Amino acid sequence: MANTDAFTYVYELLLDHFGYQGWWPGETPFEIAVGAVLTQNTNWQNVAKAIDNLKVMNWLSYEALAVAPMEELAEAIRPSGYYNLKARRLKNLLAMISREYDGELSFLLSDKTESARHNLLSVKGVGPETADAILLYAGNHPVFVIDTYTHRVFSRHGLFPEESDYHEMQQEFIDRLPNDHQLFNEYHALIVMVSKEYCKKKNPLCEACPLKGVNNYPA
DNA sequence: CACCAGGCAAGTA
DNA sequence: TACTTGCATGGT
Repeated sequence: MANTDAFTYVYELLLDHFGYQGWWPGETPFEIAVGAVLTQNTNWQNVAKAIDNLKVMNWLSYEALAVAPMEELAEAIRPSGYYNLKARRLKNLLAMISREYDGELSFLLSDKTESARHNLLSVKGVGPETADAILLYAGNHPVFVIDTYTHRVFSRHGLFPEESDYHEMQQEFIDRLPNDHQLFNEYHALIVMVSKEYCKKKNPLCEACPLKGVNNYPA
């Protein structure tokens, strides 16, 4: 392990501790993209209820969601919170896919990463984290998803300056890790796990944290 | 009861 | 540029 970067070492520690997470396996890309919008600042349990409602309505396809009435869509996704806002955001996303990709999500996801990301960010309601989550989890693009958890865990362990912004943190992961979408996929999920279990905002359990003392790596 | 969750945009100074 | 606020349900 002598030649291993600290970021790779952190990944191995987390994988050893939590095991493989395998986020979003077996779902359609469309469902993943919808989930990425619905999960904004919201617990995944609430999102799962909203997704279930969309499945019952048979709205989890571009064609179906595009013609779903805004008010009924909002009602269906109500458990995910911000439901009026998120209904509009989903429609905004569909409008971009219609305009730029002939209504085919697969065309967006097979576009060059930079172009697809640019178009995603042009949607009102899709910011950097949502765009990157869609690219990574729906499209298997090798982009690293940053969130408030990533910032909290890595700054607390002295691996990022506190004032680092989204792009700076993302660039650091890209520079220091192999360019592998499966690694980025699993790594982000593991960061969410350690944050929820050991690195909470109010009540951190630092003594039991699998990353305790990792800032001294390689020592 | 308070606080938080797999953010983002718009408004203010 | 750098804060602040609105959006909202559901679990702990």
